Order: sequence, then structure tokens, then C-alpha cells
Amino acid sequence: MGSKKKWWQGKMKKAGLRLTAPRLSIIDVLIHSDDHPSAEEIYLALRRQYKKHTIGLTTIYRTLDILVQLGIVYKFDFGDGRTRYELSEGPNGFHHHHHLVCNGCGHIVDYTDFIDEEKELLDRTEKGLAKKYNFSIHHHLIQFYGLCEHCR
Amino acid sequence: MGSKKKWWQGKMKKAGLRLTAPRLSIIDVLIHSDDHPSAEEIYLALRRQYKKHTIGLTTIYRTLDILVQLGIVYKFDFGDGRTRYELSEGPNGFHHHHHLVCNGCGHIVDYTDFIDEEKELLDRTEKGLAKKYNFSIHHHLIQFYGLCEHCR
DNA sequence: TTATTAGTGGAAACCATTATCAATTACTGT
DNA sequence: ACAGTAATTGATAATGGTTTCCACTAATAA
Ligand SMILES: [Mn+2]
Ligand SMILES: [Mn+2]
Ligand SMILES: [Zn+2]
Ligand SMILES: [Zn+2]
Repeated sequence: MGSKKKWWQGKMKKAGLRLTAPRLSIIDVLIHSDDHPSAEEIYLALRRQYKKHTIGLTTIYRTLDILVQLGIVYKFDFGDGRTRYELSEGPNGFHHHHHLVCNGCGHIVDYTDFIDEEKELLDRTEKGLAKKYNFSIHHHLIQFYGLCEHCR
Repeated sequence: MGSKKKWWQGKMKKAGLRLTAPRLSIIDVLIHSDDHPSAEEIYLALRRQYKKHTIGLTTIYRTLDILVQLGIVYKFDFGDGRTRYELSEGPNGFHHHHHLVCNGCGHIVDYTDFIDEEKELLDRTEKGLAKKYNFSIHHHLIQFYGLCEHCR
């Protein structure tokens, strides 16, 4: 029962990385977060959680970089001056979605609407671009910007 | 002949902004640029151009903000730590395109492939999202990330 | 255990962007 | 043209998110 392998542990081990307490804690914060925390927000969440030993902000940045590299975490710029992060896979498998950003208050909406039709077109576009421009394409980013009902 | 009104001049006048030399120079750099210069790159281009009087970096940032606000210029984050800019309209009218980013060397490709099919889907998606989440959507961002043939 | 290597975190440095503010410039009305 | 005024400029200083440094600690190997 203690042997329940989390999906990211394999990835980290395979990359020759140690499963340290700080790293696991950081992933844990992301798992239990329902939005897109910045490095500092993760740092503060961990401070609240473990009053005694604080995990350094440096470690947060380093770990996030690693997790992004491994594809465990996605990294976003929503235009508020800080990089924001999100787990690439939810507890129930992949949770492919994109973002709707309010230019007024910065509120972010995760949406999955039209994702299937989009996927079809994006796949086609990716193939086309890859061939035409000799790129190997790894991922894409789609964001809509506007004003939420409160900021309108 | 000197009365040839450039399309952005109307927008600026209408917004109550003065058509100063620095502002016109900055737009000029963007017009003659075929890529996506950062504020500093625009600053350096202007220094090369006008040996005598240098336009301050502060003015560049301020002007770019204004131009973005007016929709004359688009603003991008391609992940290299500096904001990059591009005119929203080319000499021959709108030039709607998106970007392909090389994670290796940072090279950016402007592409217009599949833009029509994309437009159709995006319009539909925008309408759907606007209604469902009560957003007024103003624009969207699409970027593909990968490795160019040289960095592969 | 000892040796070796990976990981940590406080402090200092970095660097793109923003705020300040005195001097200059563009526009308005005379 | 001229003066009045409010907008604009730009050198300098400050800000703030992120990185670098490096001595120390923890994990793995021999
Ligand atoms: Mn999300
Ligand atoms: Mn472009
Ligand atoms: Zn809002
Ligand atoms: Zn490349």
C-alpha cells in the first residue's frame, strides 16, 4: 500500500533525480491547488503547512524548472508579471484544457469546450507546420483574452 | 504628398495623443522590422539610426504600452525573459498570423497556414466561451513550441 | 563507515521593467 | 508669432521576480 507509485515518480527516477521531501511537497501543493500558483505562492503555501522547516524559494524555482523539463508541470505567462504553474496531469489522467484570461482582474478560467474539434485541427496544423518549416513540434499554447462579467 | 495619413495616426489623435518624433520613430522601427524586437532592441536600433539624439529606454517602454493599448502593436512572451513586440497590421492591411517557437535557439516563425479553418473554429469557440463564461473576448493567442531543424 | 555526488537554502547579484521628477516640447488660443 | 498649458521626455533611482553563489546537508555507492 505504501508502494502506490505516483505517475511522476517514475519520470523523476528515470531522469536520475532523487525523490526528496521538498520536491514531493512542491508537487503536493500543485496537486491540491485548483488554480495556477506562482513560485512565491507555492512557497507561502508550504510555509503555512510546515511551520518548522521552510523550503527555500530557490528550491521552489529549481524544482519547478525540473518538473517543467520533465513535462510533469506546465508553465504559463498570463501577463501579471509572474510565471504560473500547473500540473500537467490530474489525478484522473490527462486533463487537457486551455485558458481564458480576464485582462481586468487577472482571473483565469480553465476550459475544455470545443477541445475535440480543436484537437483535430491542431493535429493537422502541427503536421503541416512540422513538414513545411522542418520543426518537431512538442506542444502548443492557446489563450483567449477579454473581460469577465465582473470587469466588463 | 506630405498629407498621406498613416492608419495609426488617426488612432493616436483620436486617443488625444501627440504625434511626437520619438513615437513616430518607434513605429518606424517596427514597420521596418521583420521580426519581433524587444524594447531594448528598438532602443539600440534607434541609437544606430540617430547618432545625435537618443530616445530614452523609458520612452520606448511607455510608447509601446500606449501602442499596445491602442491595438496598434501586439505584445508577446516567447519565453526568453523579455517582452517582444510586433505591429498589428502590415503595410498591406492586416496580416493575421501565429507563431512557431524553437525552444532551442529561440527562433520564431510567423505562419499563416490553416489560418482560415482556424479562424472559423476560433470564432465558434469564442462565441461559445463568451456565452458560457460571461466573458467579452477581445483576442486570442496561439503558439506552437518545438525544435527547429538546426536545433533538433 | 567512508567516499562521492546530488540537493538545499540564505544571501547577494541580476536584469527587465517601472517610478520619479525636472526639463523640454507640442498644442491652444490670443 | 507668442504666451500659456498640459503632455511628453529621459536620466536616474527603485522595484521585484528570478538566478547565481557557495557552504552545508542528505542521499547513494563502495
Ligand atoms: Mn489551467
Ligand atoms: Mn509575428
Ligand atoms: Zn475580471
Ligand atoms: Zn532552433
